[in-house]
Amino acid sequence: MATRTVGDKAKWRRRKLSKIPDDDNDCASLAWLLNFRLDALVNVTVPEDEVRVEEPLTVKKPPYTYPELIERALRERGELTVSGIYQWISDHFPFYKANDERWKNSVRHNLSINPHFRKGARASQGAGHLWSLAANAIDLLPQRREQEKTERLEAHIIECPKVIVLDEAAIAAASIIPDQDIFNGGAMFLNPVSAEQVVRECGLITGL
DNA sequence: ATTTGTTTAGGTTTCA
DNA sequence: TGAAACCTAAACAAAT
Repeated sequence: MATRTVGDKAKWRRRKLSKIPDDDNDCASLAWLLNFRLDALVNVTVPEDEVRVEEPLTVKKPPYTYPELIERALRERGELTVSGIYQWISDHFPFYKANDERWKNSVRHNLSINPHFRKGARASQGAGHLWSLAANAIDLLPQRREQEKTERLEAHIIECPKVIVLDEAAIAAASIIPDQDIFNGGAMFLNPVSAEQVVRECGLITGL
């Protein structure tokens, strides 16, 4: 298969390491708070020409690999031609547009190289064969469901500290500006959740 | 000419 | 850090 030189790997690693985290987007850091002025956020009107026009919503790529997509199609339909698989995927996932040849190439590539899929008889019309799941194929989807369950669990654990960080930010900001009633000032930036609410939503009392 | 199927090559991400 | 999995692109041949 693909060969990769030591130089290539070093090049890739350098590029990967060069991605220094953006402090502005680092929720775990409170460094920004040192320069934070809450009063600057209150009663501020944004000029018309500075109002950002939202980008149209883009269809996100489904969290499935190509083998998983193909398996879903074949499990649902039993046997499909290549064009039938294309059709099923683009019907179920708008991300994969019918007029885009790139992902179709990847689908064909996966059908060819993955022993999970079996090439059957010739299609009754048109070129190509009927594809189905191999008799001894492992069901990829339960693996995916298990993985998603784990990811949800981890996401839940990871998301909670963000809520706490926001609350800590509110406390920290209040300590910086003691005369400012931040919870009644109308500022939407801070999230005035109670400690009980945070604990409840994080499942720290009731469990997961 | 177009679609299908195979193969090769290399980039990218994830995980142990 | 390396290996493996995954993704993407492309070349090419066979079938229709």
